[in-house]
Amino acid sequence: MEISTKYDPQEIEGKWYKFWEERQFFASTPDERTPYTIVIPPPNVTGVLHMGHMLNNTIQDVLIRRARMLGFNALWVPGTDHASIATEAKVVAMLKEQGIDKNSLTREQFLEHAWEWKEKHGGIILQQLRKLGASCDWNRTKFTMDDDLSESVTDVFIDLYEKGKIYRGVRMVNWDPKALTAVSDEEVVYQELQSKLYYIQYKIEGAENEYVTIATTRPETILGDVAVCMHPEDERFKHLKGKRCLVPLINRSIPLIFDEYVEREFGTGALKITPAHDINDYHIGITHKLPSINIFNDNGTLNENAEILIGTDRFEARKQIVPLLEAAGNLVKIEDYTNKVGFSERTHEVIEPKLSLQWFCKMPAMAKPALEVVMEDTIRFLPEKLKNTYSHWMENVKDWCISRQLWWGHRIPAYYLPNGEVVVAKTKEIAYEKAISLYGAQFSPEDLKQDEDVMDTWFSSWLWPLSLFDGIRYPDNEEFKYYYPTTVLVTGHDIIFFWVARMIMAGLEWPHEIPFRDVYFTGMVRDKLRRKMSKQLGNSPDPIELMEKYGADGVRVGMLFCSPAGNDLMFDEALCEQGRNFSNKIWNAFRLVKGWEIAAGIPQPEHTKITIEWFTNRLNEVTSRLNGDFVKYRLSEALINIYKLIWDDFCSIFLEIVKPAYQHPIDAQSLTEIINIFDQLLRILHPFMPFITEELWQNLAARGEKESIMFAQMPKFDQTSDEVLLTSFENTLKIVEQIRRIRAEKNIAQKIELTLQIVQENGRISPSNFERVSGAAGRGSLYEIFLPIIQKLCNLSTIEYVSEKPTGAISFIENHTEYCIPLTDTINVEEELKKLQEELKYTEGFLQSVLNKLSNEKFVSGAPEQVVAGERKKQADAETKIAMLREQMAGLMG
RNA sequence: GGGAGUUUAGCUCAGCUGGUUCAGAGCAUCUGCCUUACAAGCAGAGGGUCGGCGGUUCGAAUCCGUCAACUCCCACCA
Repeated sequence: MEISTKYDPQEIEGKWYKFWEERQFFASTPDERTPYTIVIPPPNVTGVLHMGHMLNNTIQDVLIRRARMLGFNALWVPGTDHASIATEAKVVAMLKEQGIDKNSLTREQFLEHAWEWKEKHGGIILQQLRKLGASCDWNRTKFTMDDDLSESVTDVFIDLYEKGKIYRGVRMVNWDPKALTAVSDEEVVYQELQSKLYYIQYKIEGAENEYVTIATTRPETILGDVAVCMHPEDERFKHLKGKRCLVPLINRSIPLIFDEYVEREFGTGALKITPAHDINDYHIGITHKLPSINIFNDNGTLNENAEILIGTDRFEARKQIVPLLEAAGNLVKIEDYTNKVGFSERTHEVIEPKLSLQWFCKMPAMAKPALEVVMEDTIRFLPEKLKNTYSHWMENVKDWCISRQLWWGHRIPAYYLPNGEVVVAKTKEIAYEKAISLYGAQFSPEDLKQDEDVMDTWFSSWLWPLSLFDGIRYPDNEEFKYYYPTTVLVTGHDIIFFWVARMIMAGLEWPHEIPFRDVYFTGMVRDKLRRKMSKQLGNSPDPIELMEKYGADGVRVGMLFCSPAGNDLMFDEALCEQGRNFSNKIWNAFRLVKGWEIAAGIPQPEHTKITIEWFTNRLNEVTSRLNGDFVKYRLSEALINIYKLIWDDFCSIFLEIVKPAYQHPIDAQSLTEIINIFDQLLRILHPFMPFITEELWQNLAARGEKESIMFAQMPKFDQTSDEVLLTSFENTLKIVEQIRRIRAEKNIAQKIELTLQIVQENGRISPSNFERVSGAAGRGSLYEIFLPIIQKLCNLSTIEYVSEKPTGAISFIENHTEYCIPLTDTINVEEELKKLQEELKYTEGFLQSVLNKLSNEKFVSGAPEQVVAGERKKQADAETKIAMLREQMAGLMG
């Protein structure tokens, strides 16, 4: 043989991917078959592949490849997301490196740079997906800012505006002072921080030495205070009703107010009110008709309203104001305190609550039907527990802030008129016409100013399954009607609100149809120590390097070995190694089979025939179980089952039995059948390990130029398995194990041939477990067929029947039959007796527990007949075994 | 503060409608093997009161209650 004993994936993987892609094997067009559609969760256009993508896309590829082989018209649509904030931040950083300040550019100039960047770096991730083996229809690659998709976004905005579901208003929003934009509630992540609680006293106006003390974590915001608030029933403060106090350092007079919102137990029981910089204060401010003083600029520095420390950054101001307060005699004390602070998901900047004019999308009405389809399982969530999370969010959903103060994204199609009115329209021309019809021809087109803001990235992502097939602009188009609703969405559970919930709403809002039937949520990829994979920790392996080291097949297997649906997975590189080893195992099985020479005229041995029959049944059994695993998306289980079938059943048992003796030929029929089985195994494995299976499948038989395992039919599993054959075979293997155990215990080398003796007395031969219900081989003869298998697997010279157990032999009982191995060395009688004694003790104990059960009247009358019968059989078996053990012991003592 | 989930072998996890797949798998560990496809391998072995306690039942890893530990999501008491 010239084929290497090691499988080298590098060249082979590249070769086959090229083969598939060049021949357009991933492409799909509507036809008469049932579609199976997946749309990729579009990665950020400037992103690079990380472990999360690996997991996610491996799963999608497994599903889509399997569907293709099951005869569906399988389509997996790839694409990328423009990722407004992330990309804009990257472009700004890139420009900064070149010495260009974003503020020195016009919007158009900036966008030119951004597009240039996108063209250069965008799509790297799509190339990386190819390395993984992703069978996406690349002809259909979409980008959320493609013209057609952008138009869909605009259309949807206008539609919602006209339906009154989008409005513009001043609200308290989450402001990112670094990105200089508002972000949605979902884009804020809270983190616990060790901070300080500052106790500060405010002088009561018109009183000598009388103060009210408040506690705050943000002393710099006192400059924006408009009131101090206490609980109306708090005895400590009742005397202060109607009075006013002075804001420290700037001595602004503010009222003392009373509201039940205040927790009396917390801090001092007095709360400072800063409506411009705290959401709760904002609401109290509205209730009590208080003014709002905004002391921050957009970038987080203090403005003139603060009166002091103008131009200082908010965190610097916090440091500086403490000594000032102390000097002024307002600082009472400082305590350590743990609180949660909101950070921007993208820039990791501390979020500043800020009042601002933004566009919002009304959510509660849209959420209602979207909740129903999930709760009623019209859309199936896996794992199901996420339905709870989903319903909780949907029932408490708030309006969605959709405007972003950025340039990279879909610009809001709103135009402002000089008279302060706004028109929403697709183009400036249409907007102008609308303006004229509404307000008369009092302006020129130039007077219309388009809104400077763009939309939240998710406002385009939520249309992804619709806009990909152009279902927004042309809902009657053939493709949309064929592929939508998609079959399954595979995504991380972290974007259930950002994306999944909103896609469901969008589907129900426009085509009035769910966007997908199943949602498979993956967990987060963590390291062995359960830590999230992150750049900072440096605990995330580079997927490309992994694939170079273990092969894409190996890494795919490694990912899936540890991915229980919906649970986080602890990634361990050792699993990729296991995957690689598996590749090698299959490779070597192939080398073995490929090396056999056929000799004409030799008949197929009986034991080979029965072994092939057995394996065919095993294959059938496993294939049928696989189907169940896939229905439940238990990919990890499915893979492990295939792994065991190939490694244990096929390699360790099947091939070992059927392989001809060294340098001996094989009969033609057996080889054909073995190759056929190999072929079937490659098929069920292909979705998981596409490359090696294609390589071997192509080499297993002559294939045409256009043939690929990608389109080979999955083995069918409709026929029922021959249970008797399966158990008979299992019983045979138990005898094999016993002999091997004796060999290991006695340290007998594998090359030394042994003799097996079967004690034939009282009709104990050909036990009932070897019976067959049907088939040519009848009672007894089947048992005979199995003997050569035992002989081969155990390296036995002969198998013979004896009427009674000879002395000087090790024996064991299997299925009511006693087997002996005569040994040349004298056996240690004491040791054997001890072992038998232990087994006897165990069996007697077991028998006792069975008898206890059977003597329980309630059990016998209460339990189903089958269970009772089972117990009776256990009793009989145990009794027989005890009798035999006693005989053995008597023989030994002899 | 509200909610959800998890707890089974050293590790990661299966275990579906209570009972012959009931105590499992893979990895790791230990022992012996360079046996003729594969040492990235082969053969064999050890290892668990199924988190604690209580209940239902003839029978509980499985159902119920309770306690404990851990994880996640939502809310944000300054």
